[in-house]
Amino acid sequence: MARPAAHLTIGQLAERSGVATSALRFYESRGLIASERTAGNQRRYPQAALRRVAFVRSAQRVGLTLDEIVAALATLPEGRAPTKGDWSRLSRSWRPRIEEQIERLERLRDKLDSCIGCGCLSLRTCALNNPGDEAAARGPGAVYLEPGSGPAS
Amino acid sequence: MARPAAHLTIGQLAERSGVATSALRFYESRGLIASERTAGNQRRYPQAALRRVAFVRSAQRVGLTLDEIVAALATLPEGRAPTKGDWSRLSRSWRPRIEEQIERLERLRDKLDSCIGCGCLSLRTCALNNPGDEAAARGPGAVYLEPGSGPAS
DNA sequence: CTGAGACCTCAACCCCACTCGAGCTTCCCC
DNA sequence: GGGGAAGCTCGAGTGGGGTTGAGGTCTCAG
Repeated sequence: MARPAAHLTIGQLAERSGVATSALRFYESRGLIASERTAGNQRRYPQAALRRVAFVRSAQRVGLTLDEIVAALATLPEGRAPTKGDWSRLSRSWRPRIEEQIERLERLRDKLDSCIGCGCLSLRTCALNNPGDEAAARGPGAVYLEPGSGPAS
Repeated sequence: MARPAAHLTIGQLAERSGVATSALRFYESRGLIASERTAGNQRRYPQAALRRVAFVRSAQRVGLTLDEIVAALATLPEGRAPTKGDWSRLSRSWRPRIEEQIERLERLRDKLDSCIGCGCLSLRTCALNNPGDEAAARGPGAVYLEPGSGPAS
């Protein structure tokens, strides 16, 4: 608690969070994270930024857009540093969303058998094409689940 | 069988497939669907196009990019009209992919409890941030999972 | 035969989440 | 105090998947 929030440079934050500096600047421009500046105009981040960045990445994995994440972060208490409980509350709210995604995929998987197998594929009444939930599915658009490119091995 | 492939206008195809005419032209430019032209240069689609469009949309829901879908379609027999079996074969190949996505989401869901709850969120060793499966998660990039928010009923 | 509505092309634009590069400044270790 | 790495801003570019609009043509019911 006495620890006076050691400040990280953007490079350090990038290394520790695994997020490129360009992305961090981008996040800052979008209001996802904040920094202070040195006399020479360089960014300095508090340790807490690390957690914030981690939250952002996790939220993206759930499929939230940056705008949605900004909105979620806006519900954090202003004055004090967020507690584990705060973070936990936010991320718990993702659960239904994740489960919904899972259910959707399960339905899709099951329909692949029943629909494509049965030949109804071309009918607009087919649940596969015409997901039913589509109308309700307003939303952010792309869900980036592992943007890809991890050949890594 | 005698039915001589009634030709659909692009508007009819759009209406019956639920895909905008602009998207259909776009698909055609990408080689996903094909059309014949009238003397006046308007597109006319065979009934089979309906099934093809349906396939494309379904494939997108699974997370394939248009390029991947083109590649998949290229494995269809050239001379004859694809049979149910052909479509079925293609779509069956999506199953592992769908199941992988489901597993990923399940892991994410479970980690939300264990990781965010435990406060390790900010550590790069945390499985939530540092997905671990990232390498395995090669893929198309964006996975369009019903953009979200489906109260539906 | 006429005219409204559907269709044509092509280029430009949209969104999302970043990345890259140029040109310049600051930091900090030796 | 010198120099090289790291940081700065700003604008442009990327890729995926389309949409929009201008300007013109075709189709087909009446």
